Amino acid sequence: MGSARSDRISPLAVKRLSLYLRCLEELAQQDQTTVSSRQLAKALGLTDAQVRKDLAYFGQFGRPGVGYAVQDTVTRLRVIFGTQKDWEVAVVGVGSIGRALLGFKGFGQRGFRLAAAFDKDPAKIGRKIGGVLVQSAGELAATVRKKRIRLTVLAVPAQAAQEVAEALCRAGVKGILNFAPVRLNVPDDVAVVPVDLGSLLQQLSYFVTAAQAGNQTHPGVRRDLT
Amino acid sequence: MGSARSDRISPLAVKRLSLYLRCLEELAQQDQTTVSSRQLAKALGLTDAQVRKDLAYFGQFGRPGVGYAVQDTVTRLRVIFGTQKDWEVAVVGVGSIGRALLGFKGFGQRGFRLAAAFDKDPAKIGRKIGGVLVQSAGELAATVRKKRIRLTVLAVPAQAAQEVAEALCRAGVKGILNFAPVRLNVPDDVAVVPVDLGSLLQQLSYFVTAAQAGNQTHPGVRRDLT
DNA sequence: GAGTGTGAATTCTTTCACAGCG
DNA sequence: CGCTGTGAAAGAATTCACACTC
Repeated sequence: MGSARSDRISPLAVKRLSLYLRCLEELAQQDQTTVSSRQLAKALGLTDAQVRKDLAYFGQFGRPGVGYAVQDTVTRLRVIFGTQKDWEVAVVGVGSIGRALLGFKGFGQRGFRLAAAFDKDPAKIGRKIGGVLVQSAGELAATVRKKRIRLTVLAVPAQAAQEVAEALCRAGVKGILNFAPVRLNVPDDVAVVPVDLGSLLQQLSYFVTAAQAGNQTHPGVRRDLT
Repeated sequence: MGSARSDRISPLAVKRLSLYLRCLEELAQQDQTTVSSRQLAKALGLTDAQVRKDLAYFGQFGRPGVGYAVQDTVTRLRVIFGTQKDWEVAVVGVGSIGRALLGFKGFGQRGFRLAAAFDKDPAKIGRKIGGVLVQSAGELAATVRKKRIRLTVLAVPAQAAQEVAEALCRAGVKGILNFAPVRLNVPDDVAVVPVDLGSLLQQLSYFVTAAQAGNQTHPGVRRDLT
């Protein structure tokens, strides 16, 4: 109960916080022990005030006149993100994207361990991809429960996504990284982060189109949706 | 000169606009001819006022009492995004992610054509993946120019990203979908949309952690960063 | 009645600017 | 001094609410 008072949470801030963590981890690796809000801000394309506000939200982080202790802050941020210890992650749907993620090393470095994979195509079941055994969709609920998997990557075709998401929720999953281009309807206690690659490319093409065509008509296009 | 006056542009609105387009394309396929802001809003988890404002920004789209003509609006949105005709896209870096994107059919449906792929690993050069020939990094500039490629997917390791991005910009690329977990420094007329998968998973784990641990301390966690 | 477009009101975020600590 | 933490100010984005159209 004794923890910091909680005024308001800034949704976008979470995104930035994860950038701070990434940056601080790099600095730690270079044995830098201390960093100022200014430095962080410059590295990430933000303002120093923004960085301070974000960090201060979770309590006192820095020391005036000195800055932020790199290693310390990394530790505290990891606690905030819950990544002091690894999360087990399941990949559901082993198409081109699912397969790529199973072979992707970036997750391991950030505290995520690919612990299971599922597909309903018999040709894929039983194979090992990136060291992970592909199981049948039918085994999903049991495996998720047994391994206490809370986070999943959903990479099934759009038509199947809602149905599979519901199965995941029933099995106790609490977070879904959704690559299917549909909005998922899930219970309130389940978080969904959408990653619609088509939509992202489209945003790019918008900025490119707006920049060239409407050079004058859209003077204020911003190009960073970090 | 004769086009609509341009008050202000809403950066986040672009993201939503691309959702409207996706949704409208689906409706068109189901032969629905007309749709109200309310319906769109419900399907995408937004408010109706939001939908109207966004669409109205580009001029009169809807008819009072009726709604928006689905097919018409799709056409107009495509013009706004510049996707009436296909864009040629290059994939740079054919690791696990690059390979996946080459095999990903979602792009084609949204007006993007994978037209080239590059890597510096000799073992990959000369192969065809997803119907696309992998070329050497050295051929990048020439090919990008010859095929007039404006959009690229950057999927090289983090350390190489900045350098490759600069080469892309020099070759005339105007938009980069960046999968490398680093902030790219590019000229003002080049758009970058970052896709940091590790960071996205981390955001998920934040929400899951906050929801369970801080049930009371963080009452207002939002779970949709659509 | 149903539904858009839009100024005005509200709410959310970011930036400013400065008191105070190391 | 340099740099944090933080109220207060400024700036954006969202929602309200209503005139007006079909």
